Amino acid sequence: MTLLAREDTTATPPPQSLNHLLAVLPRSEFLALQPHLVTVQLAAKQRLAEPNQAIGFAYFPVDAVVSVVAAGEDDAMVEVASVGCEGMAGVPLLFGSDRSIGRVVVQIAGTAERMDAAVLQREAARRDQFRRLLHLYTLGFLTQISQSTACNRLHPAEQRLARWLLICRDRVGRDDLPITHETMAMMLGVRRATVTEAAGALQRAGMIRYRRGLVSIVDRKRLEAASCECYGIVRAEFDRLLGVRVG
Amino acid sequence: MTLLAREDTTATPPPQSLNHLLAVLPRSEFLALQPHLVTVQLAAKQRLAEPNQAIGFAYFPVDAVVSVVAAGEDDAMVEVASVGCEGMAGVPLLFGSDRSIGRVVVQIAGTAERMDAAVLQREAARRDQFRRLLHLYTLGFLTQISQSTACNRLHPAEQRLARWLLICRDRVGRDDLPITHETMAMMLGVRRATVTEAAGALQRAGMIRYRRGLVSIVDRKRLEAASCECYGIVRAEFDRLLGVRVG
DNA sequence: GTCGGTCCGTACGGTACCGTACGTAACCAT
DNA sequence: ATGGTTACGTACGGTACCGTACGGACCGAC
Repeated sequence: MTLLAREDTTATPPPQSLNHLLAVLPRSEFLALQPHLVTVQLAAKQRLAEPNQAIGFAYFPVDAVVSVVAAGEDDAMVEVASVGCEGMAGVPLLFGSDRSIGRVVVQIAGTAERMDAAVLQREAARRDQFRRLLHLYTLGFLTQISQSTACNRLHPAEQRLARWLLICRDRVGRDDLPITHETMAMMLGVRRATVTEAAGALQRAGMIRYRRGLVSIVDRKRLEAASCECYGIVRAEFDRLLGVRVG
Repeated sequence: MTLLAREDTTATPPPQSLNHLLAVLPRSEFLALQPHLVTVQLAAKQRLAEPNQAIGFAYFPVDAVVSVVAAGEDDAMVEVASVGCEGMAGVPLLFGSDRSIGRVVVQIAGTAERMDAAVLQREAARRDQFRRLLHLYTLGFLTQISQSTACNRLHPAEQRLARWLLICRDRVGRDDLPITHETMAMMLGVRRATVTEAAGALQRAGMIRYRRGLVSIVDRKRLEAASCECYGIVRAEFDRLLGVRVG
């Protein structure tokens, strides 16, 4: 059972877009939105939005992964949520704001569908299924952030690293993640050296392998067991809300 | 400047409700909603919702404070967000879900306006200003959770305690908070003993005073300086969104 | 090939916590 | 008054990190 009723049985996922939110839209609404979508290539470390600054576009990642991060006073950053093919970057647009809450950074380069911010607001207001879908995604987004709040307080770095890798893997749909220890450290809010130690432990245990900027998941099941329960909780909630099984 | 346009200049805050969301509603919409509001007394430690369980009611606190907490596997709980007179408990109702994300617990006993979950959904759907207001609140709620995610990772217990006390004070509008170290420890996700030490330091510095279940803020300005910047960031965002100056 | 830059391994002292535990003081019901 | 209960103070060893730092390995540019 999922909250997403598919009254429109002609909702064949259009092959040209693999973002799940767009894919499960009724075909009629997708076709109406299509002219406003631009396929763009996102480069790693590219910034899509800054805190308190205007949001120019909403992004529906296809095989890219972007992170919403909260920036501390200095260069400290912590990931608040990550967005991949299951969602959209630009949630505040849905609620009458045109300003980003956090910084939005591309973690894994790839493609995304881009929509102008004002157009998104207009289309979300006028198209019921589109709005309903984005609202369901908002719930998942909330769940994700809430869980991260607790996770950051309660769970050790190694478990959180395992969780982060699994989430990332689900988003890109591949076992190879082009990502450095440095980047993971920022996302987890720990030292780079702490990531090296945690990743080393996971590698010695045979769950992952890595070399210079590339992490590969080799034993997904055991990595899942090594992660905290936060991973499963958020995944189950997304599944309940959108009926999307990623990965 | 605030995002909340008050086109209806007859929006006199009705004296019978001091919840800010209800207070800034246009008078016509407030009067329409009033029959569906029940003033209830909330007792400390009372649970208003459980994770993944149906939400029976939305609550608009007046002088009560409730917390949304994420419950870990055992009895570990961490506060994700707190809700007082500036907001509403039951945000998921706005997005097509009838299930709570976290556990919702009353921290400071007091009164609240209660509205049936299904009625809230119906009224939010049909009344533009009400829905718009709740959406703006959702943005503040998101900001709050995001900041907590970073805060939990980056800031030491003493700063977080100062922040928590300030938030709580703003919500209840009094300097005396009936709260125990034990409770604060759960909210902050630390040991009770850690709170005792942090609170002791704040007391020795003359910012707060406390005795057996009652914390009093005696020097708000300096307590603010002792807290992390998260306090100011969230407060400023609420101010921008809703133009509400609490406390 | 080699050079500069990026990335990872490791180390060392420091610290902010943790789990646990026990004592004392305040309050509550009887 | 008295006993039970709840709340706060404090202590002690342990640990998971921190900041910093340095060296080596890899890699692309030239």
